[in-house]
Amino acid sequence: MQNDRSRESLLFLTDEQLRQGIEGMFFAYRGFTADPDRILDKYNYGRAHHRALHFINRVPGTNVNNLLSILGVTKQSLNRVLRTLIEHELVSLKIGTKDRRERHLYLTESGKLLEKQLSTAQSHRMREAYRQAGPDAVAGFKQVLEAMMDPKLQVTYKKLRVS
Amino acid sequence: MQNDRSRESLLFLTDEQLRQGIEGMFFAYRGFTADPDRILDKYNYGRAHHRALHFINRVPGTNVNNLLSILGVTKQSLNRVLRTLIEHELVSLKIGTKDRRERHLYLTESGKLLEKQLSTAQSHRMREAYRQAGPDAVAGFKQVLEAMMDPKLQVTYKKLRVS
DNA sequence: TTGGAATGTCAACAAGACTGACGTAAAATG
DNA sequence: CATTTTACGTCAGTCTTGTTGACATTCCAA
Repeated sequence: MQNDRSRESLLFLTDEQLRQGIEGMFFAYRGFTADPDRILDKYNYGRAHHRALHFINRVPGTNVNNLLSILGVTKQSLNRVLRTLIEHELVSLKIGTKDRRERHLYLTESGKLLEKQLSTAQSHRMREAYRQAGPDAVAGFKQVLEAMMDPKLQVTYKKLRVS
Repeated sequence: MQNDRSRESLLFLTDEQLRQGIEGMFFAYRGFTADPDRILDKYNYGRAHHRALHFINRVPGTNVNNLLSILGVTKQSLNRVLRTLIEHELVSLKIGTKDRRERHLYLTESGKLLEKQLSTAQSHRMREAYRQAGPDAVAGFKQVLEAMMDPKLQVTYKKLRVS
C-alpha cells in the first residue's frame, strides 16, 4: 500500500501539475511586473529601461557587451534604451582606461533614485509573497526557478549572486 | 544564541534574497518561454498566439470577453491574433445559441495539434525543473507564485484549476 | 422601444524587439 | 608597420504586440 509520500511523488509530475506551473508563471509574472510598470508609465519609460537600470545598478561599471549578454537583446535594442537614459542623465558613461573602446556604465544620483523606487515597489510584492509562503516555500521557489533557466543564464544568475 | 531555523527566518527576507527572487523570475521566465518561442517562430506566430491557443484549449467554448479577462489585453489586440488563428483554421467560432452576440471559441484539429506541440515543449522544461527540485520545492514554488499574483488573477488562476 | 452590452472593425500610434549595412576607433596580431 | 578583429554606435526598415478612439452591428433586457 502506498504512503502519502510516494503518492505525492507519483502525482507531482502529472500534466495537471505542469499546466498549473505554466499558468502560475504566466499570472505571477504579470503581478511581478505590475508595480514597476505603473511607476515607469509616469516617467514614460518601459520595462526595457527598468531592466537596464536594474542591472547597471547591480553591476556598476559593466560594459555594453556584458549587459547585452545578461539582458539577451540586440545591441540596437539596448542602445535605444541606453541613449534615452543617458540623455535624461540617469546613466553615465565612462570610457575604459585599459581598453578605451569599452564604455562603462554607471547610474547617476537620479538614476539610483529611480532604480530604488522601482526595486522598492517590486521587492514589496516579493516580500509579501515570501512572508505569506514562508522560508521553506521560498527555498523551493528558488530551486525551481533556477532549474528552469537556460544553462547559460543559470551561470549568469549565479555570477550575479557572488559578485 | 540563534538556531539555524530562526536565522533562516531572519535571512529569507533580506534585500539580497529579494533581489535574487527578482532576478530569478526574470531569467526563469526567459527559459520558460524559450522553447515554445522557437516553435512559434517556425510558423510565424508569436507569444500572443500561444497564449490564446493555450487558454482556448484550457476553456473550450470560452467567449471573447472571458478570454480577454484571462489574458489581460485589449479586445483589439486579441482580435488581431484571433483573426489570424481563425483564418489559418486553428481556431473556430461558434455563435452563441442563447446569446447570439457571443462568439464561442474552440480549437480545430490542427489548432489542437499546434497547442499540443507548444505545451509539450513547455511542459518538458517544467517537468525537468520539477524533477530536479523535487516535490517539496514544487509545492513552495507554487505557493510563492500564487502569492505574487494580483488578487483578481489569483481568483482567475484558481477557477482554471477547478474548471 | 430604447438603452446598453458584446462584439467587430478601422485607423493611428508606440514600445520594444529584430536584421542588415556601414562607420569609427582602438586593440591585437602577424 | 599593416591588417584584422573587437567594441561600439548609427541609420534604415520591419515585425509583434500592445495601446486609444471612433463607429457599426446585433440583440438582450428594462
